[in-house]
Amino acid sequence: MNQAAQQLHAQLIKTRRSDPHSANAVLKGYAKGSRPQEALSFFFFSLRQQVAGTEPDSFTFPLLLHACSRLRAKGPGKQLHGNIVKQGLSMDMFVQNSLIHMYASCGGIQCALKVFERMSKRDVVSWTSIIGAAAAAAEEGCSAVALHLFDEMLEEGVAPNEATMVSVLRACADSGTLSTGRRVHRISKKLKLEVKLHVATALVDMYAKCGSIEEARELFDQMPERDAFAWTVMISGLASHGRSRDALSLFHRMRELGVTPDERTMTAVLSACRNAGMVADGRRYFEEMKKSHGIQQRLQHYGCLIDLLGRAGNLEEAEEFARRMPIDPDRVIWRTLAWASKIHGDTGRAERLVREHLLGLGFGDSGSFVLLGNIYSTARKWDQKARVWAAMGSRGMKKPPASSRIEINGEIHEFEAGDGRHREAEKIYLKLEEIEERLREEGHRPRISEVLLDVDEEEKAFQLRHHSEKLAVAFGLISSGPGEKIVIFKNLRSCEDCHETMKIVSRIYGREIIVRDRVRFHRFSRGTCSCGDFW
DNA sequence: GTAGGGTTAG
Repeated sequence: MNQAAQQLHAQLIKTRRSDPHSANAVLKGYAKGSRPQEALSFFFFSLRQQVAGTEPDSFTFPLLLHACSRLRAKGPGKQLHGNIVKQGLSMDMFVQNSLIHMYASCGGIQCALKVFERMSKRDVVSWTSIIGAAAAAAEEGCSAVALHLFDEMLEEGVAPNEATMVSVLRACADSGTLSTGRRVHRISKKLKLEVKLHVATALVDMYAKCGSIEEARELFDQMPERDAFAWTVMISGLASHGRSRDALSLFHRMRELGVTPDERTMTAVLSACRNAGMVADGRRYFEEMKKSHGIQQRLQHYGCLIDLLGRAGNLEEAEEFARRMPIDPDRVIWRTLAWASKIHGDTGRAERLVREHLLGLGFGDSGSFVLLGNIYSTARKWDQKARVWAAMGSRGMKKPPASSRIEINGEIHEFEAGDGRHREAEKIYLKLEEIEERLREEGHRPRISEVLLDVDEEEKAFQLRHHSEKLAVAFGLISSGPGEKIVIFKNLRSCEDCHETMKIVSRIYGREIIVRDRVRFHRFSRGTCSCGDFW
């Protein structure tokens, strides 16, 4: 693609003449090839100054915008938007659809929405582009916007296609909206899209991320064709649910069938080892990936292995490994290492790692300050903790509040610690009292060391009782039938007391409870958790 | 001759 474009480009420069067709052919080669930046420089430089006889038309701009999307180049993208308006091409649907995608790729979901809202006519690509834009946006609540847009699309009678399904399913997966996910599954079946590779893969991912790993597996087993992507999705799904043995045996099955794993497959495999504390296996897969599969270890693989070593308590080895690795460790690696040090009670190491690598030069995100504060709390160094929080405050930073969500009959209910805003708050707190009573009977003592405040023991116990996932599980118990599965989504990670509480609740109420935290799933059943208390 | 989609260590 590049070579043909380069040849044609050279020819245009030589003759100093072109026509829209040739110029667009060059652009297409560059924009879709391996060097999209060439497309932009061709437009902004060559076309204007070296080659006469061509003005960009409505075929030119989508190609250029495509290049901007791939480069995440918002500046040139905006400039092109200006040119489009100037040339009166802003009513062309191809151009508008490309603009939506350009803004989406460059992180401007609001700009993308503005373009979309101004369109007088929208086809399936317009809808898919804006749904995809919302689904991919990092801002809070964007998944819900994507799902809402999907409903509007159906109301307008536009038939979704494969790409639409994939984007909607991503929004379901990210937000954990299982009911909509199931609905999209039904629509896919009706439109015979369920068996298409991309859609089937997205469905598997959706079920896994919505807590229903069995349904994910069932669908995966029924797929008529599977590529490395599909295998990787299933392997990482199993890994995130703590089913490491299943994940690894699936990886071996994949190899037996002759499917070549890629670097992402290996990330999933290492993450399976990490989640189960399988140090020896993790080391072996890490070594083998280069030798047996020719896959170069990258940052995420090093990160996985270091996390695995650290969490298993091999702190010195993990830190040494981080210092000696051939790629510069990033903040994530130092943070996981500091967290592992805190878990294993090595306060000195934890504190040093945060100060050396996360808070140096006056930089630092709120997460690093919160981590340092937690390290001091665990070590009961209240003065130091207060200083950290003050430093945070003076920089205008705040700890993001912990929240838990639960879906009941298609409606999402969200709770924060001590929340009294829910319409059934009274019943929820009554249920919570009942749970506490039964926990006491079971001999459970609140793990007050988890409350990281310098307050008396009674106040700590009070704080613990009202953590958001406890409110969510109480609500789940009163608003679902006996024996029904309870699925809770947390924005952060659980504390140990909540983890213990879930175990006991699963046993005494005879419920399966699934908690998705920031990074993985915990499945509580009959008093135990699938993570084996390793998290 | 132009536009949209599936995984990713915390």
